[in-house]
Amino acid sequence: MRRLPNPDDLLILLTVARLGRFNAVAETLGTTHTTISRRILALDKQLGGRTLERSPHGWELTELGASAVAAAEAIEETLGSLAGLIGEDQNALSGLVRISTSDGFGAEFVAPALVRLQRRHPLLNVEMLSATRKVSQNRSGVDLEVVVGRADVSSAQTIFLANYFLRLYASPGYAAELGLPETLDGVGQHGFVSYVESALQVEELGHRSSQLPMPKSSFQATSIFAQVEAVRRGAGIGLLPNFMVAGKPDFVPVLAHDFQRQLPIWAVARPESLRSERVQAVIAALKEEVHQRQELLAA
Amino acid sequence: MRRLPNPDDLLILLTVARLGRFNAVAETLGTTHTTISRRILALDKQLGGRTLERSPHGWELTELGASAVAAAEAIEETLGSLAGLIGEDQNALSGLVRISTSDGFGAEFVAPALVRLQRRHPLLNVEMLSATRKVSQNRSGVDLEVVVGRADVSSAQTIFLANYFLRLYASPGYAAELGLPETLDGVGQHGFVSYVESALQVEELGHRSSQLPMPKSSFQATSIFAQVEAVRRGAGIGLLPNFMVAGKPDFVPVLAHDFQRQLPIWAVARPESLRSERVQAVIAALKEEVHQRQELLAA
DNA sequence: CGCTCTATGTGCATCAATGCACATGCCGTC
DNA sequence: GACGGCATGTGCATTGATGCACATAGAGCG
Repeated sequence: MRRLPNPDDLLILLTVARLGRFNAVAETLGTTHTTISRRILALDKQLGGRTLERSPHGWELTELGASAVAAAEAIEETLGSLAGLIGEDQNALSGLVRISTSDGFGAEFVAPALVRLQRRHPLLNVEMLSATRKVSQNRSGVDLEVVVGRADVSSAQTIFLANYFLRLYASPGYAAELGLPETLDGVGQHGFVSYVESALQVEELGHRSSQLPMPKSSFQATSIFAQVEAVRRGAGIGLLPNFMVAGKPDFVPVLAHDFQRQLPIWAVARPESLRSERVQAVIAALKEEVHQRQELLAA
Repeated sequence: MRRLPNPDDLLILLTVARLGRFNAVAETLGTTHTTISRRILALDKQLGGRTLERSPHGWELTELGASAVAAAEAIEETLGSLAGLIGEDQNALSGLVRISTSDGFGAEFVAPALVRLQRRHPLLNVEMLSATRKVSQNRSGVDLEVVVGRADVSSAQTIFLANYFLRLYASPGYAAELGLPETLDGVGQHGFVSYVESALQVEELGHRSSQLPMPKSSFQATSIFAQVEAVRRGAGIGLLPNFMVAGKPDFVPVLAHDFQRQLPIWAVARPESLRSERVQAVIAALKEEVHQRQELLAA
């Protein structure tokens, strides 16, 4: 009946990897060390190699074992999500407000802030334009721009919202299979996921300005969501905004002490827009959203 | 020993969902219908509800069943990747392939397909351009376009990939607080989340062409991810692609029997692109991805 | 060095899962 | 209406997985 590795055995290996001893695993899972030992033996047979080897402080994973554990982690998360499946006014604003924002920050912070505002002011209509761009030097047709990086424009007011970080991330599966570099020079031996350089307005977001070595292969996308998905699926090391991946088990930091780039996010509005109560409310809502979720931005 | 749903039982449910009959499943998995029946019964107990119900053409998934199948698919893929890791192959593709695709379908289907391909062919470089647009009438600078809706262009070949559905969805919190409409006319009493009409190339994706009544308030975004997030956060009823929200607990269908719009997705390439082994491999990878995940597209 | 404790592995008994034979119900054809 | 085929469910026998008791090995302490 089994042509794929047994997922239960993989989950047991995962617990062994976490706890290091069969007895501890047996206790945690409510069974005996004998069963644990046998299940690991069975899994080694399915996979055609040893997943564990002895070390002074208990069992350690072989390379094959690490790949298996990565798969187990993914399965565990899937099961956890399925298990979790079984369990939210008065100064009425109205009219239309148009905001331009980058796609990742837009979906993660701007949309929730605007929804919260709109729910308090149901007559307020909202238009979000997603584009990862520099601040416009001319009239842009929007009431407010949310931009990354420097925001030098003389005819508008810039309001600091937050800093976030670009860091290097890979998936646990990728790390387990190909290993991770120990220096920044080693990054060149890996696939790299980033923005499409030729279509990028904010060059701080791209690979080229990072001064990292040329990668072995590249996966470039104009959408940060596609980049995140590519890293999750093991395309390689990606230069990603921390708030999109921090705390998620599908991503591990890479060379976290050696490379990171802090980028500011600004709200930029012209004086005439700032006279609008609507726009002021949006700015307040954005500030509130980043304030309430600053741990995510600093993660 | 089990506090999470049994992954083996989930994989059996997945096969039932695909084949529709216990006997067929038993034959495929090398066991008996009796065992299949019992395992489904056991799974229903673990999940606290029925996963399958009878229909004229075999078993059909309940809503709970659909969630379970989604989890099973993720597990199957994880296991498949692990199994594939243990036995490699080598018809090495290399060079750059550039694909244009819409942002939602791009992140959900195209990026995973391309990552899978790139992992088999590490020398293959990938560029994804996200834009929700009509097929280009001229040379677009990409090897392959993935487009929504009609794909009438005389100088290129169109390859059908899949159909998906635009449906109305709201968040459970929104539904509980404000109720949901009982007719399509009632939709006008609610907030509506959709694309920005003035910036939309494929008008079938927008509110205007839906002929639904003008909403009380609107939340429009150029990014489908921002739209999804806005609906999740309770902005109102959204016209969303089923594959982005089906089976997720943050979204409930609205007037599912009264409104839906089926849209085709095509891969479009010029003859000279089609002569490229790379592009052919990408097309095959895309077909495989949508084939393996057709339940999500039909959900 | 001897003793104790902990960790893992082996053999036999027990328990849970599965296979097999049969029963029941439904649908289609003659 | 009767018959045949197919799909699913029940009861008992068989098989495979797990528990229990014991054995062996290694590490740490006196």
